[in-house]
Amino acid sequence: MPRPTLRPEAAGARAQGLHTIGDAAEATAVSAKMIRHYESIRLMPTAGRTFAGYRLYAESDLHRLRFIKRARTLGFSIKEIEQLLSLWDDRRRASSEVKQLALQHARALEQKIREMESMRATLTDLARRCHGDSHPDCPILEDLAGTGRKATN
Amino acid sequence: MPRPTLRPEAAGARAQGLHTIGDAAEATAVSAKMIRHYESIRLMPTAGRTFAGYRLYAESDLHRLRFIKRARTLGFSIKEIEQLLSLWDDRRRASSEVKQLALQHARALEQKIREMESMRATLTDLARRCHGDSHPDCPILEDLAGTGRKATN
DNA sequence: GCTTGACCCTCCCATGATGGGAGACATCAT
DNA sequence: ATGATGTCTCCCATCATGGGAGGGTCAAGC
Repeated sequence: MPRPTLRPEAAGARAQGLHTIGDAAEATAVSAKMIRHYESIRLMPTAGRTFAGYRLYAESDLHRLRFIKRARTLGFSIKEIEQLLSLWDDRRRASSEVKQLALQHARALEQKIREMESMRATLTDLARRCHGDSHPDCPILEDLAGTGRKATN
Repeated sequence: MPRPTLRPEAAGARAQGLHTIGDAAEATAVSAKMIRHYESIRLMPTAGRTFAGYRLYAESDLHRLRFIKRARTLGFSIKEIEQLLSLWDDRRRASSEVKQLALQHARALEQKIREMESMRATLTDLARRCHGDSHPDCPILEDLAGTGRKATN
């Protein structure tokens, strides 16, 4: 259910322990821009408003924002966070689904790490073999152009 | 200088050793879509055309596309590739600039790898401590919600 | 010749997460 | 009352890539 419009001014709202979007942003390290965005994609519930149309946030909203922030920091996508939040909202659910999501994401990270590690190894190998002086010969360009010995990756 | 329109039909063009965009895509593993895109952002020169407007590619164009492809595979951004290509086009230039670019990119990769490795470690640690059965308790959700012991990351 | 299927063309839209900025209104402190 | 913030909505940009619509072109088979 959409929440009712609350007290007319921000001052009154704050007296009720509610926060404006700026306060919420500071308290959760999620930018006001992103808070609005999360509401627009329904990751956050429709925020209550003052008479003037300012969004208002309660502590539970801040919790949710911190949850999202932490999950983003761990690299979860918005879609994955939607799932995590729904599991969080319904604590009766088994933890196996959460574990599944976490391990799946960890495996995805591992995969990306391996790819990037391979790139890094190739690059440092090529750079090591590149004089880096005024010589025009450069194994790096030769590799990119397909005309030189391949890097050891 | 923009290249002149060449022979009227694709058949004639092929007889001159030229390739249509589909051929070029297959030969370089760069999609036709991306080849057009690279032309639009001037990473590739304006392609010659048949009378009917079909783009035509010579071997040197395929070389350039393969160079781009390889550099993308190594994770270079388009802007970095622009620089690499200009260094490649002007072989008289010192190789130190190329080496600089490569090492700089390798460092950026290292940084990202470290970040992702940290995420992965946190996740596997949390998952290890999560029963993953029908219990509702879940260290993963507790971490995200900020209500549990922190993961060892 | 005519049809058919495989090309190719341009133009627009979408992704995912985030930021920037304009123009207008609200609130707050002086 | 006035000026400095704060907030509102709406639009645009990023980066690399793909999808698709609507329409023209080419080659092969009949």
